[in-house]
Amino acid sequence: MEKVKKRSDCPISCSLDVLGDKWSLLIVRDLLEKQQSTYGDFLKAEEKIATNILATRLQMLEENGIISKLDHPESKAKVLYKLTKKGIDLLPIIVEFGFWADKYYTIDKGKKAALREIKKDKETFIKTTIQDLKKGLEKG
Amino acid sequence: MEKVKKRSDCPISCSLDVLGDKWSLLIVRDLLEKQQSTYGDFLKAEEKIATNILATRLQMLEENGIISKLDHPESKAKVLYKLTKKGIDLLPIIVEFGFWADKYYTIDKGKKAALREIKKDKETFIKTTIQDLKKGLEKG
DNA sequence: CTTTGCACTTGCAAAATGAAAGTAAAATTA
DNA sequence: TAATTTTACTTTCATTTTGCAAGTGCAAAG
Repeated sequence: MEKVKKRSDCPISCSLDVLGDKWSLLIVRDLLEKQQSTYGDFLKAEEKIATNILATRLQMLEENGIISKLDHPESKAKVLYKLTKKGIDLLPIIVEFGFWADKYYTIDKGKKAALREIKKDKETFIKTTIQDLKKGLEKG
Repeated sequence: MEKVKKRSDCPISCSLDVLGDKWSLLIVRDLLEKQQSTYGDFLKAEEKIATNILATRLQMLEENGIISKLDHPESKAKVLYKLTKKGIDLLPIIVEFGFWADKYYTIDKGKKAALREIKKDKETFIKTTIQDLKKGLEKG
């Protein structure tokens, strides 16, 4: 449990010092879905983040203990990014974002179906997914 | 259910076109907590948003159907901002932000206690709060 | 009828963004 | 082994956004 830097008390304020940015949240979402990504994977993502912005966001998320940089097992030229426990615990927020978007916007069928499944037993899904992701941390 | 504008499918992307900004989320949070606010109320908030930024964010949130501008019952000089149903449905996201911040940052005792209460029966809290807020819409 | 309060708008310097090109090390290919 | 490609960034620079301060215009209060 770190101490908050700037703002003293309001929960959402201190979260948003780190996460109040589209790109940060998209990086987190990608990592929740894929467990790990390389720099190039992020660049290839649908949302087309600029490379300099990606670099600063990755650095910022790492400094704030949300992601960590690891050696790629297959190549020294590659870097693996993974969520830390703190980052994994953002899953409920991302899930709720998904439900909300599903209700008010048009999203693709695959995502819609996935969300419908999750909705059937949200708490269990979140619990087991977080567990799995945190297990993945110990090994890799 | 509106159609998404820019991005076609990914749930979080389309949410973040509207919400991927610290100030937008803080405005939503304020309105969830206080039901309604004037322009001045937002300015007085702890986070110290600049007045021009506040104006553009309010306009943007209104254009996206998340808040609505109403006449103040007591004065023509004042304006009341309230969440729409779409805006009220953001409550789960804000609540999850709160839990996450509570876990990883230092937040004040009052907020901490409130979150602890909510945690005891999160689903009921969210359901009844959303109900209350939506009732408030019909009247006011 | 002047002053105060309220909801903005405007102007401007500073910072952040985004597109494109560049760099350096590692891996692959010739 | 040399040349090329891949990978993860960094740099540059024009454009956009931010943040601060001051201003505007209408409503209400004194």
